[in-house]
Amino acid sequence: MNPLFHKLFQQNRYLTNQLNDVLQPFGLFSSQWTIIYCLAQHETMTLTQIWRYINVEAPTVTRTVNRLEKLGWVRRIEGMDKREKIIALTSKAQQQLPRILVEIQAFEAQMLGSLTEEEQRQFMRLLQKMKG
Amino acid sequence: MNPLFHKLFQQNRYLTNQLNDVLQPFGLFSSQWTIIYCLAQHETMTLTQIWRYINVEAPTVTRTVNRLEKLGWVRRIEGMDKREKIIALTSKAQQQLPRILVEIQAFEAQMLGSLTEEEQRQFMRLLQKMKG
DNA sequence: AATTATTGTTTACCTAGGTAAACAAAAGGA
DNA sequence: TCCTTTTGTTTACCTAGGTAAACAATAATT
Repeated sequence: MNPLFHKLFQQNRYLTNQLNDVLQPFGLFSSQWTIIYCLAQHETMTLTQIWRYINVEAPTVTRTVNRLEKLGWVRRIEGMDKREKIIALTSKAQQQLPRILVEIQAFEAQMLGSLTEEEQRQFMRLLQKMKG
Repeated sequence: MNPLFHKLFQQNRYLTNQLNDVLQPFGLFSSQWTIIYCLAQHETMTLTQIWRYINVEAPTVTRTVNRLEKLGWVRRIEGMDKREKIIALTSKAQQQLPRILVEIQAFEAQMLGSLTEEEQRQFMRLLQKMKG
């Protein structure tokens, strides 16, 4: 196994674990946060819009949204097309949001701290040049 | 959320899905393959050696090794220290191994095809420079 | 208008990561 | 020696990814 892939997989596990630690005080997990952040940027989204955007299959998103709804971060709204469920943040979510963003930005800075701006651009460029 | 992290998570999902597709004809999943490859390089390993090496918690490895044992890829051997279980590949696994390796190498070449050798080294260097 | 195809969502079930805690065997100390 | 601590593994349960298939509502076709 190419060490590049091995390292990429390991780094992925490390980052999600660290992210989970950062989010634990808020009672959130990394994938839940991904959806909340997504909604914060787009106001409201249907389930299909969410899973297409974050590139995760629909059933996975359904499950995570269910959890977020149960935890009071998100609510479902009926659309004109009665098949689709529109998802929106609750006021609780909007209140907590700024606090979480501060922690996330600190986390990201810590993870990338030793990389220069130029290196971060390079990193992104290489990730995009890879097949996928 | 920093687009670098977003892209890294997405790429990770993409790669594991593609890897699963490549391994499907052999009846294997990516994480099972990781352990088989690990054993192919080290002859035999204890469970602790495996999970320390691939940086995954012990219970996860226990479960995957159980599946591999049930599928006939791996067997458990009692060590002198009766706490530890030594894991080894079966002859079936050793027979299949070369065939799988061919497919894996083709897969890796395809994923990294558009990156030069120098870019791959850069990529590795940046991954290692990141915190983790 | 009735039938068929498509779309959006969900359910059921698989693998894979994590933590907490139980357990047995070995090692260490009083 | 007996008790305590450590080590290796496993069990139970959580979140998160996937596929296949069901389902309801809409769109398209005839």
